[in-house]
Amino acid sequence: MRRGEAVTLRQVASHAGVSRQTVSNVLNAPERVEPATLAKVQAAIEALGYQPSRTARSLATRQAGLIGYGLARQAGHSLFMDPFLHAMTESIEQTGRHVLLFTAPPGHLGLQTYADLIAQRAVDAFVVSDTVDHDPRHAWLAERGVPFASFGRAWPKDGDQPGPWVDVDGARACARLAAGLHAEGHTRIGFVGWQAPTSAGSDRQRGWRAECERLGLDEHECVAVSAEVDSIEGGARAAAELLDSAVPPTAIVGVSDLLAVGVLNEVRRRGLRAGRDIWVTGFDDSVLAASIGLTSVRQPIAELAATVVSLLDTPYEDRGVLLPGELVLRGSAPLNSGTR
Amino acid sequence: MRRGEAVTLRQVASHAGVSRQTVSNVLNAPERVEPATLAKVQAAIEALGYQPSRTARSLATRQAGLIGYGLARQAGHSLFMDPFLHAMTESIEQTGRHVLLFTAPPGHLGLQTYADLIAQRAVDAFVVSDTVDHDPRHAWLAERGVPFASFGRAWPKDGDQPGPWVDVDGARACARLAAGLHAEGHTRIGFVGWQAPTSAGSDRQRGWRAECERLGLDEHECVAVSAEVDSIEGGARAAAELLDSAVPPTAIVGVSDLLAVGVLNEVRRRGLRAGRDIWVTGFDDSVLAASIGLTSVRQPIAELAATVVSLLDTPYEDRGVLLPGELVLRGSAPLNSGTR
DNA sequence: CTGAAAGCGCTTACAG
DNA sequence: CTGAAAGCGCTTACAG
Repeated sequence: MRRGEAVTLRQVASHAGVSRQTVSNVLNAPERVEPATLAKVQAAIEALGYQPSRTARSLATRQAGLIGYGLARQAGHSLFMDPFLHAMTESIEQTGRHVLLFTAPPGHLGLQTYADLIAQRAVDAFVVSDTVDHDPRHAWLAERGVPFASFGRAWPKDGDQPGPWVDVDGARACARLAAGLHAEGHTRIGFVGWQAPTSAGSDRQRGWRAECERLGLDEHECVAVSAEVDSIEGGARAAAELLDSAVPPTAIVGVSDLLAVGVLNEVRRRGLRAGRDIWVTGFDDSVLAASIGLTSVRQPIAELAATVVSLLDTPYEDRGVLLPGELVLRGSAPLNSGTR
Repeated sequence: MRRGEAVTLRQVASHAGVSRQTVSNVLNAPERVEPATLAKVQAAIEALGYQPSRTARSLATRQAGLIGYGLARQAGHSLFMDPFLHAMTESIEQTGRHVLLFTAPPGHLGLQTYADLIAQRAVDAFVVSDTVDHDPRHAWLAERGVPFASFGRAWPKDGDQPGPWVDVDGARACARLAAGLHAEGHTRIGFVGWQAPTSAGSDRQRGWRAECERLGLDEHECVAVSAEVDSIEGGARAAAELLDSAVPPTAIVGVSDLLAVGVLNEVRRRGLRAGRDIWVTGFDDSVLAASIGLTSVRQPIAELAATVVSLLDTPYEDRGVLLPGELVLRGSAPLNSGTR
């Protein structure tokens, strides 16, 4: 099996003393070949270590056996996206296909690359993620009849989400956080968000905002600040801004664990105690949250990945799956475990 | 360009009024086609939005146009591996190819998957990373004549590193850290490592150890502890073990930023000041290090990625490139900037 | 410089 | 149930 010595179907056929079609049949329709022939051919396949050529098969079946996935430019999500990518790759492998990776040029969502990949018939479908508000990719793909499934919604302006998607209900999770904090007596609940217009970020912020309104909290006492940089330091500066205001919050909901760790640092730097003086929550339940005692929201990564992949093979229709996030309570915000 | 309506070379040929070979020539050997014909065909290509089918081309050229990359199971590296994957994907794209992702089953390095991918001729080569001590993949691939390049060395028992590789000189970086700490008066320099036998981890530890010996430091005062878990919490526990010993270190070199952040936490928890009472260093210069003031070692990610990709196209020989890590000094260990 | 031929390694109806 | 034929969409020598 040295390079260039690949075994072909033809060799298997002559080794087994049958025609090439018969070999192809034992591979693709074994039920229609006689047991004796089947065994004979399988023995030959085994003996030669034969595996069909992916490209030859692809050319004949018009299936690339590859799912395109675009890596987002931003480094911010990586704490979460990395495990997701791993889980998604596994799910796709289970369907006998593989992931083809590509990147988007800076500042773009990479529509041109999607177009090229389709024109070259290099992939059968796409998994799109790292969606932004009014993300144009979904409509673009849907219009062209290109199969895809999205992790994350595009929140298109006209209200219709094109194509199948799966998402975590970030709005609901943040609303639960706000409600839980309120139940513990907090009425001044701040929010530290991302500056970038990610759909996950605005979804989460929307949920926090809606719940504060529902609870009748003063909107001047429940303000949101965006971190200019998606880093611990950025979170710290945003927290400082919040804490320096005339009516500083007693609880801060962070849009991500990274930012929340920054909030935690700033809280400590001021001699305040997290979970006592100021309650802090994050999002993603990353390794950061677990190891620093940060209350966070766990996204069901494996289920998310499995769902997005299964959606790929779903008859093409607009279909969405909204999965709940799970509150993981820790010392930074020791909510009542009965929090709805 | 709806699905199924892909433009073929044949259509371009008839549109331009030439034969199919001529179209193929303008694509692959434009210099041997007359300017007028060239322009005519290019106009047709443009008009139809034609791009050659990847699979058809692959079948004819025996080049998949895909580089295989196996995602490591461990979540620990993700802070660093994610940016690397991004950079590598970009470098590969610049050569007109793409990355095919796969995963290794738990507890395995995925040799079977490498074998399958080769047998199916699904990839042209592999980039292997997340190497472990005595990693068997390099020799396995080299024996079969499969092109590959490795980010990280395998440290085979017989001393010969099979195949081309690029690596960061973690040993040297940690030796410089130890030397720099010693120059500042530290004689008790501890080390917090990974439990997993990653080649990067042992390389770094080896460098720290060698330098301590070279400096004539007491080996009972320079001890290494492995964190059972690759998390902040794991780093904190390892630090506690070190600090509770009879001769606690005054400086701790962490094998990664994540672990070092744990060390930092434990130091603070004990009322000690990092960079004053206890000096702490990390590795990777991740977003964590930058935002928490941790002295760390920056790996030249883009160069690493570009090099590993260029090695793929190098004539097959045993060739290694060792890149230096860059010390990034911050408050947790304010070394003299002249540190060699 | 351009075109007819063969071939890459499979699969898919379609006859026997 | 098995085999001959055509075809997937390109590229690569090779004649004209």
